[in-house]
Amino acid sequence: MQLAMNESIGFTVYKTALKLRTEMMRRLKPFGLTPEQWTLLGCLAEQDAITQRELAERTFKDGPTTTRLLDKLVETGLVRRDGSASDRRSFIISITDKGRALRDEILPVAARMNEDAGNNISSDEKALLFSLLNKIQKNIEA
Amino acid sequence: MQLAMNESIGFTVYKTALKLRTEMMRRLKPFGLTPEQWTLLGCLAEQDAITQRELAERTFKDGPTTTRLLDKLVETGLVRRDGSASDRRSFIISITDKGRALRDEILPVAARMNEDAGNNISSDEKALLFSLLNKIQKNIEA
DNA sequence: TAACAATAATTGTCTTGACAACTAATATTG
DNA sequence: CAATATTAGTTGTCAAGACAATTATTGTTA
Repeated sequence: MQLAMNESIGFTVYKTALKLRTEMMRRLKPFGLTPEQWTLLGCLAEQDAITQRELAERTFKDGPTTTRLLDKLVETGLVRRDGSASDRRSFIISITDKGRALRDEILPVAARMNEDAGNNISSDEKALLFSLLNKIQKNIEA
Repeated sequence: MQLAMNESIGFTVYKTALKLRTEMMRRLKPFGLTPEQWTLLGCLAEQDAITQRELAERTFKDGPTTTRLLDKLVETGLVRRDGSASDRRSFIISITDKGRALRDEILPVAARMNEDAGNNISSDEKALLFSLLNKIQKNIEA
């Protein structure tokens, strides 16, 4: 290949992302959550009582994905969907006590996952990594 | 969050991967291929007549995924599945003329995609990016 | 050689995500 | 105010990937 797979930014980032997600999935399994559900739960623990749309924006998920992820979180009682008073189209999403308790339990697991992934990588290198990934995202959007 | 989403390696890599994949999907749409199908086709153009298992290893896909991706590539006539003479369990996968022609047509598109993604990123930075992503993958495997 | 283990590939099920189409409600504008 | 556009959320469809279970074949070993 003129453009070998291993020189492809897309392929390399994608492959890394899958490995990270699979490992995170494995670690979250005992808690009955997927990485994406964890993303929503973690976000809600920070910013409670926001609309579904705002939650979607903050977690960079699209509408349908957010709807279905929330369906499960509501079903398992980790999150609540209340109709908005000011806009009858939208819902206010809140984390429940059960959800907050689970989040507190998972937090160190997520922190550990991040440490493990970034093992033997200096702070400067990590900062550069984030900056490069963000630049790539912006490049794509442009 | 103690571990904000934007400080999470997993979340950031995953988000970047999705954006890259979506844009690549968009660019490949006129050719009727998905990014993953393109990965297989590109790989076969380099190393023809390999077993399905070997193709899977080279592209870092698992068995079931490879089976189903190949089903589509065979169906669209880009690839051929021939029974192996030496091992009746396995298949030899080859790219067809049609597949090779399509691959040649897509190659500049893929190269362009890679250039666009890496815009304003120096060679040194790109090298570091690859090395960091590879290190992360190894960290996870360990 | 016969029993058992390992391997190649397939099928089924579940999850996320992209995209299109849709409903219901709210905003905009002529 | 009425017509129209926009927005919030849902549903349907398709694709990739993870994982478990299965079939058919090949390897190993007792």
